[in-house]
Formats: sequence, C-alpha cells, structure tokens
Amino acid sequence: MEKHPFTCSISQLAKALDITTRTIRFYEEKGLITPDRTPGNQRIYTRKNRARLKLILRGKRFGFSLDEIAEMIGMADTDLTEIDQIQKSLVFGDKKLEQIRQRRQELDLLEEEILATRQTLITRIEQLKEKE
Amino acid sequence: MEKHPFTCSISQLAKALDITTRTIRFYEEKGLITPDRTPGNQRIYTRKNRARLKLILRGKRFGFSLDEIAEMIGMADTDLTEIDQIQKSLVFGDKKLEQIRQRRQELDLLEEEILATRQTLITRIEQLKEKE
DNA sequence: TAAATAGTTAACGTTTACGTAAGTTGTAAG
DNA sequence: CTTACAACTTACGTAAACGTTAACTATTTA
Repeated sequence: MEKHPFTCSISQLAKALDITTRTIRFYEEKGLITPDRTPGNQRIYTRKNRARLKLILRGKRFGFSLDEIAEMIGMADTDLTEIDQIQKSLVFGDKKLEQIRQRRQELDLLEEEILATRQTLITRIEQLKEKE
Repeated sequence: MEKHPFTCSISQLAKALDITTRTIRFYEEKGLITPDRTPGNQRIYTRKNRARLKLILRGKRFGFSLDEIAEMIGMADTDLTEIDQIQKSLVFGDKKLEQIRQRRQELDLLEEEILATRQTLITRIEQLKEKE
C-alpha cells in the first residue's frame, strides 16, 4: 500500500473548503480531526482528513451542533474489535438515520411552503398586469 | 369571514411547540412574529402565528440563522401591491429553492455515508461471530 | 543568508440564541 | 378583595462557534 501523497497544508485545506484556518484548528481542539504533523510541528492533511472535514461541514448545514457531530464521528471511528462497542454504534447510527429521514420530510414541507408562496406571487403579478 | 377563534396564550403555544416562552418573545424582538394583544397587553396567537412559528423552527432545524429566516419570512409577507417588490421576492424565493435542493443532495450524501459505515460494522460483527 | 510568507500557540473578543432573575401588572378563583 | 398564578418588561448572564491579535517559529524565495 502507498502512503498516498494527497496531503496539503492548513491554509490550502481552508481555501478548498471555504472556511478559515481558525475554524479548522477549532475543530481540532474539539477533537473532531487529528492531522499528522511535520517535523517542524506543522499540520498536514490527508484525503481522509479532508473527507472528515467535509462530513463535519455537511452536518453543520443541517443544524447539528459540533457535539452531535462529534458523536456521529465517534461512530465512524469505532474500534472494530469490541463487539459491544460495534453494536452500540449500530444503534446510534440507526437513530441518526431516523433523524435524517425526518429532516427529509421537513425539507419537503419547507419546499412546498416556498412553492405555495411563489404561486401566490405569480398569480398576483398576472392580475396586476391585466389591469394595465 | 370569521375572526377564527383558534387563539391561544404564549404559554399554551410554547407547550404545543415544545419551546420556552422566552424563545417566542425573543423571536418577536427579532421581528419574526407579531401577535395581537389583549386590552390588558397580553399576547394572543392565532393559527397563522402558530404556522409562522413552525416555519421558523423548521428553518432552524436546517441550520438557517434567525436572520436568514427573517429574510425568508420577509418574502412571505410581501406587500402584494408593488409589482417590483413582488418580483424581487420571487427571485429571492427561487434562490432559497436552490439552497433547499442542495440541502437535499447533501442529506442524501449524509445518509449514504451512515449506511456505508453501518455496512462496515455489520460485516465486522459477522466476522467476529464466525470466529467464535 | 536575509526577507517574506505561512504556520503555531495562547488568550481575549464577538455574535447568536437564548436562560434566568427581578420587579411589575393582568386575570381567574375563592 | 385578596390570593395565586400567568404574563409583561428590563436587564444581566451564558454556551457555542468562531474572530482577532500578539508573539514566536518554520518554510519558501530572492
């Protein structure tokens, strides 16, 4: 196996994901990512770190707090030797899936609501144009 | 038309939506809802107010800030006489629809990710059970 | 090798979204 | 009428999620 060479610095990663370096370091403080270091103590990020960060940002866009995201990630990082631990993670993951499905329904409602408003507006515009 | 009698007090509304009265008053401060008052200056909420509040909470669950939600509501409250204003609202609504569709895609990704992790865990459990 | 650029930690500042407490007024029950 | 409870306003407090600045070190570039 290779030691895939797709690494980058903190500022490169920040630019790629359109966030600040402060944000990345903050997530590290919270234990959400743990990049390797160069001999000079500078952070280096792999594709894996990058994927992890994207997952974090995605979670945030759905209103999950960093603590909740930390939990989800905890699941992803499960030590695959302890069978009890694995089963707990499964239960946790299923709970999250439940939540996600609920969110999807709410997303539909939100869309409906906006579409309805849209229709009202369009109808109104047509009425106004006829009156001219 | 009736003056539909489906009104309630702030604490009733809070209980119904499982939030605190403080939260409701806070949203009012921010201009997100403007209930009528009794002669004694107490807030009364109609079905419409209630629907509005639900919309706010739904938006929050998708990581929209209160300011963003205020914008969305601004669209819903458009003064239907100014044709320019209506058209602006339409454009704004379409932007929000774009965002919502993006969120849906991300939701799918999130679900995939969890399902993949789930599969890994299940496979691992089976392996461990065979070894017994 | 020197200068410019980028990265590091530490610590204090800021914004958002409420929580909480104090003191006052409305309203329903006895 | 008064007791009790709910609602009102005002204001200070707080946790989360970063922003900003300072003082220092590593790395790249001339």
